[in-house]
Amino acid sequence: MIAVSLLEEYGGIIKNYKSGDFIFEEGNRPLHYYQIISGEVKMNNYNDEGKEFIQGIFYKNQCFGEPPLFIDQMYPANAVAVIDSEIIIITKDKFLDLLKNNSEISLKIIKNLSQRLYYKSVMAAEISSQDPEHRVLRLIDYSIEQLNFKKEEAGFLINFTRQQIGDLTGLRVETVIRAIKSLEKKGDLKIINRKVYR
Amino acid sequence: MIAVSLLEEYGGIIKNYKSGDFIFEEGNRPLHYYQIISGEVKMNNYNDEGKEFIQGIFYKNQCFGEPPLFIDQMYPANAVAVIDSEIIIITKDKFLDLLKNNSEISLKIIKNLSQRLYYKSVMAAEISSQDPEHRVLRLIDYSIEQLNFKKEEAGFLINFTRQQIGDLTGLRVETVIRAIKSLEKKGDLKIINRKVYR
DNA sequence: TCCATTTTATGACTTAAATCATGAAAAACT
DNA sequence: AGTTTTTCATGATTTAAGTCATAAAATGGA
Repeated sequence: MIAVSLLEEYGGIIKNYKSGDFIFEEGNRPLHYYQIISGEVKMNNYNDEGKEFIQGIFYKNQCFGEPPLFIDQMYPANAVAVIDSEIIIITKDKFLDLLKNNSEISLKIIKNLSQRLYYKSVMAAEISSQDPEHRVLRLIDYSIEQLNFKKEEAGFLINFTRQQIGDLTGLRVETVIRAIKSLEKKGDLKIINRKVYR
Repeated sequence: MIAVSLLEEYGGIIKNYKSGDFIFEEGNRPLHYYQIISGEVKMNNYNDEGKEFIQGIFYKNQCFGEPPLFIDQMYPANAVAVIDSEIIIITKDKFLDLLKNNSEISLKIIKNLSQRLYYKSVMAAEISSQDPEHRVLRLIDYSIEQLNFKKEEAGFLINFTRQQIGDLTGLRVETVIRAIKSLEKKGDLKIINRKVYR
């Protein structure tokens, strides 16, 4: 998103997180801008019964957690490192200064937020009113479009576990497993030693 | 959002829509910026079985449908007038010019998108993994916070039909009716001749 | 290399919400 | 005012996804 050199000019510091570390937690007050240098971060919630819902998964060069920063609300979800990750962090004040002094960044932020809102809109409609197979397939197609899934001979390798797909679509693992099997039978995707291709 | 006078400087024209009229449809290419002068607009999808999902409801002074405009994607949902409405419209090009020449507007847009993303995040987690009563109550509380629901002696009047609540939460009308009844029994809200107060 | 954990898998069963049916009350047209 | 449509309401039934149990394969640490 924003050039690391520019972030460093505004006091950016790089922090290391181990797999599973929380970067911030639901209910915290937003005080920083976060951008991934390397690694992978998920934003998630846990409901009353402890079931996880993954809001999104973020990769290299992506930022996360800005919306609450702009509207002065508490974080609606946790941010957790999925693998060991390096994250560059600047304070809210410096970030707003940076925006003010670099008007072309605003458009970048707008586009980024728009992209995420688009994803949420598509998935909201899916989650609320489509059958499991439809939901899984939509998530897969959207992820191919937006994430850096590798194209191999068999198709795009879907780099999610069944559990992650469940947590992203609000389905249980078993249901995801059954949906994927059924989608394979219909020829909508391939399973080659447990990995899913589309 | 944006001053009407400023929109008019950039060629804004006011269009009238009757209740039920489509302003744009899912799959259309985004070519304009829309802002409500008066009336009420919903954005919705229909799934394969014809069930409606309401992405959001927008009121006076609010804009809608910008995300796809910024990222050059087709509209992911329809926009429909819920009651007779006046909408001011400017072309995409003029809108981008306006943004370029009025940098303070960018921050407004960012805040607006952030607010909507925040709503989507909260509701996504709710819809995917909470029981109906929880979902209904969350929608109601969020709507009180964000929309202009009137405070009366009995509490805030929830200005939604049961059907609308269902379409916003992905539940069926009957389920919403039962959830609301149950919530009333628990004392979480009041029903006074069919109207819901919180 | 070995052991613990995670991931994928499948069958049996349970359950909560959807569906279906029906009707009264209220709202919106004509 | 009268008629149509929408909204709210409730009971009975169905069903799809969740839950539970169990296990093999793969992965990841120690």
